[in-house]
Amino acid sequence: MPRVRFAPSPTGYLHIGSARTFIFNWLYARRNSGTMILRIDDTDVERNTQASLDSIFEGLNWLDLGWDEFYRQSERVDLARATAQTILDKGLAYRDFTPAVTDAEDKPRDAATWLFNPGARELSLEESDRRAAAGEPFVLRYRVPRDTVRGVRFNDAVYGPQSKSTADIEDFALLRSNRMPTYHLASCADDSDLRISHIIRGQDHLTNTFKHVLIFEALGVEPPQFAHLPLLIAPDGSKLSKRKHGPVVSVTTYRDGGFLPPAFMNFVCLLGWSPKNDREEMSRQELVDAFSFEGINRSNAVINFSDDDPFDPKAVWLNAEHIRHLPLDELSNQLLPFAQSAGFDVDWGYMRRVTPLIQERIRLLTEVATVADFFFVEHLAPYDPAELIPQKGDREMALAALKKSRAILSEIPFEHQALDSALRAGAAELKVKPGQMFQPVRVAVCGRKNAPPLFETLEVLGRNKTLERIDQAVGMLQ
RNA sequence: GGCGCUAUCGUCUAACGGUUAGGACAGAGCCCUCUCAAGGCUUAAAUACGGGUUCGAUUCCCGUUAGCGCUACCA
Repeated sequence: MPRVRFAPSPTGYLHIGSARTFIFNWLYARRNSGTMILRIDDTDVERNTQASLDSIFEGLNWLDLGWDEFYRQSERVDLARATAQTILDKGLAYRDFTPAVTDAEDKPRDAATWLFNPGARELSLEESDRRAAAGEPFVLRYRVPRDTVRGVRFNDAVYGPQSKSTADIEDFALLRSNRMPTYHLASCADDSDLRISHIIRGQDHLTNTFKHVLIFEALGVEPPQFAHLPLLIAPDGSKLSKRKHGPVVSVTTYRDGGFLPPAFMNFVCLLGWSPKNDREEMSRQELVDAFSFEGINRSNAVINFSDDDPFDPKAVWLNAEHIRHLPLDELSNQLLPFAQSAGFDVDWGYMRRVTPLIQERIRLLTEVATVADFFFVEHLAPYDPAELIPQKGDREMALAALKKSRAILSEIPFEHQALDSALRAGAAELKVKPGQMFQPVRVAVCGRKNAPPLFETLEVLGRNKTLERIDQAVGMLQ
C-alpha cells in the first residue's frame, strides 16, 4: 500500500501549485488504495505564521479531499536530531564552527563553486567534540565524499534516470546552529520514519533529491520512489510568486471567484498531466481512475492569467462545464451563498426556481449576481428606455407591444405553453415579428436585452412583478 | 559562474521512428434561435535552430539557443 505525503511549509497562503501537488498525491493515494498524509514542514520557526497555516487548511477544506494522517514537523524535531546524531556517529557528517553568513548574497557565486568551508571538514573528532561540549555553536554538515568522485543516482518516475556527481554537491547543512533541523534532514527523517513510499512534489526539488538520496544512504534505508512534477509558471515564464503575482495564485481566490472545487481540481490536473485520450471535463472519480505517473509531463505549464482576468480561460470554461452538468438542487446550494453575499434577499426555494434559467448562462458562481439580479430585486435599476425599442421598430411599436402584452398577461395563466402561444398570437395581431413583441417585454422585466428565455423568466417572476414592470416601462416611453 | 531539467499551434496538450502532426481553450465565420447563452459545422494557428543515426525523424544522439530550477544555518 503506497504511503504519500503533502508537506507544505506554512510561510504563505496555499497557492495553486501547492494545491496541485496535494491533488496529485491524493489522486495517487486513492488510485492505489494508499494512505494520504498531511505533514506541516514547519522547522523554520522564524518564517512560520499561523495565518499561513490557516490558509492551508482553508484551501484544503474547500477542495474537500481530506487526508488520513496528520503530522507537524515541529513536534518531531527529536526524531530529526536523533537522525542527525546517527549520521554524525557514522562519520558521515561533521560540525562546522564557521560563523553563519548572514547575507546569502555575500557568498561568492561567480568564483569557484562553494562546496564546504575550509578547515571545517578536517577538524579532528576530539576537537569537534570538545568545542561542541564547550557550547560553541556549529552547523552540522553532510560529509559529501571528496576523495573519490562518484555519481549519486535515482530513478524518477517522471523524469527518468537522474545522476549527479558528488563533486557538484556541496556539504549541505543538516542541523542549524540553533539545533533546529534543516528541511533536508527533517524531510528525510520523517519520510523514513513515516515509511513514505512515494514522494510526489514539485520539480524545484529535483536537484535537492540528490542530497536526500545521500541522507537515505547514510541512514541505511532504501529511498522512496520519487516523482517530480513540472512547475506551474506565469504567462511571462516566471515562477509563480505571491509577491509578484498576488492573489491570482491563491486557492482562495478561485473559491471566492466562484469556482466549483471539482472544476478547479479538473483544471489543475490538466496542467502538467494528461489522460492521453483527449478527455477534458473529468469528475473527481474519473481523475482518480485515470491518474498515473506516465501521464505526467516534464515541461513547465503556463497558467494563463492576465491583468484583466485572474483566471485562465480554460479554467473558466471547465468550470462552466461542471456547472452545466451539476444537478439543479446541488447547483442551487452552491449559488445561494453567492447571491446572498451579493446582497440579495433570496431563499433556497426561489433560488432553485431561478437556477435552471441561469445554469448554462454562467461560467462562475459569482455571475449569479449579474445574470439573475432582476429576479431578486424589488425594483429594477434604471435603464435606458431606448432599449425597449425592438429591432427595426420604433417607440410606437414598443408601446403597442407592451400594452398588448400587458393586456394578455393580466389574463392568461403564467405557464410556459400559454405564455408562448398567447404572446405569439398577440404579435400576429399587431403584425409584428415575435421577436419584436418579446424584446420590449424582456427589457421591461429584466432591465436589459440579454436575459434568459422570456417565458420561463415570466413564470418565475410571476404576474404581479411582470405587470408592474411593464407599467413602469410604458411610463418611461410616454 | 557551476550543476540539473525542459523545448509541438497564443495557452493546455496528443502523437512512445512511418499521421494530411490530432484534441481542447481562446480567436474568426456560418447554422440554430424570442435576446443572451448552450449546441452544431467551418476556419486560421505549432514540431526553437544546426548537425548526425536511419530507407524514413516531432520522436533517438550531439551541439547551439532559450526558459526554468538548485547552488542558504528557506522550504
